[in-house]
Amino acid sequence: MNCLSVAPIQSSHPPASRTRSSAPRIALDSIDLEILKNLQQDGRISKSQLAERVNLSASACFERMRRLEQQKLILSYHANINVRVLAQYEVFFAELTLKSHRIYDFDRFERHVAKLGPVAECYALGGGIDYLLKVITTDIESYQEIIEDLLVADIGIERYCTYICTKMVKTTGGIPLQAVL
Amino acid sequence: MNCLSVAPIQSSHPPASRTRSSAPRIALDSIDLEILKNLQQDGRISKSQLAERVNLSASACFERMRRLEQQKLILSYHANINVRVLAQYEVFFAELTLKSHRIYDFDRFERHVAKLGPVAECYALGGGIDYLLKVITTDIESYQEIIEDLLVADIGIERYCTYICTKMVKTTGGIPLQAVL
DNA sequence: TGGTCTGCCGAATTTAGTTCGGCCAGCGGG
DNA sequence: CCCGCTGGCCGAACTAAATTCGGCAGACCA
Repeated sequence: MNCLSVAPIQSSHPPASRTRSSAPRIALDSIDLEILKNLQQDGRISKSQLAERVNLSASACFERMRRLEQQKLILSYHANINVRVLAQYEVFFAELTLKSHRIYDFDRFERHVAKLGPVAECYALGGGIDYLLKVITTDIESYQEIIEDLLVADIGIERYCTYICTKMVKTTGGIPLQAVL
Repeated sequence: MNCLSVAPIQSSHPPASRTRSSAPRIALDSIDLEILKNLQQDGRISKSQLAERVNLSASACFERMRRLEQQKLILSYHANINVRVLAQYEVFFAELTLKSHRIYDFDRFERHVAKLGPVAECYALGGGIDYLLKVITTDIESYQEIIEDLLVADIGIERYCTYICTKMVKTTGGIPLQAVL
């Protein structure tokens, strides 16, 4: 039973293109791409070092970097913190299905979960389930509380299914540039 | 059918504690925590600005930051790139089950998928399925190729199930500190 | 009390960030 | 063909940040 579920995307889902159409493709030269790749790898590299790596003067590199930030090609910078050393936490995945599929039902649900701190990620899916949530809490009890809060919040959840993460085999921050360019 | 699946973690799974025990908890004072939170939010803030925010002199802040990096509490820094503007891509989630659950089977599978560039994330799960993969490719065809490569690679996959992401409702980089401290 | 240790401050120095003027190549119009 | 415009680059000059260093103050212990 290999259910490659590409087809049955509920038509009432906010289409993916809505999110995407707001961002028309931009053409960059190879130096800009190199800058982006370097900053994705090392977000705190100095501008002068970066200039060396892409074979540019510091000032030229400075201008390009500022342009990339202004054009919102670089959205933000983040430190990757070793949280495991600081605190106990558990990662859960919850698959959810809604009772009905009007655009209002999706919006209500999405606005609700987006506000929840422990909900680290939320994806609308095609193929049998409506949403996948990644929830991070200190322990199972806190997770259960969040689920119960969701169920009593009257945001149209029909059913859910939880998987607990027992090992993070691979994690990368964001989209691997080399895989999509 | 609300299947909160906490219990049946296969005993042959690498126990989560194995990954965690190598990282004994470290106690930090409130200033260190403030530094970490600020750097998680803005990974490229200048050390002098950071010093202001946490009410420290630049040199004291400098020493703390260097210590946090040396202690591997700060693992890395990354720029968040607006990839949607650069390239077309699709996000897929694949749930996989292995044919048999010896430690060797898990290791072989994990080593294989960890090497694949389009596999952005991989989690071992408890509760009916063995692994959840997040795969990012340019289109459905590329995804299908990756799946087929996995199936012919003879790494013990019994079955899989794909969900395509139609909307990224919420994404955060990493673990939300305020949710687990 | 005296010694040691830790973490902080602030001055001094080194390095990086930023601005600016000028150069050069490419382009389009007279 | 020549002219002027433009965009992007370089490098010098300046400003700001990073880093080093000496010394001070409080905590701790003998």
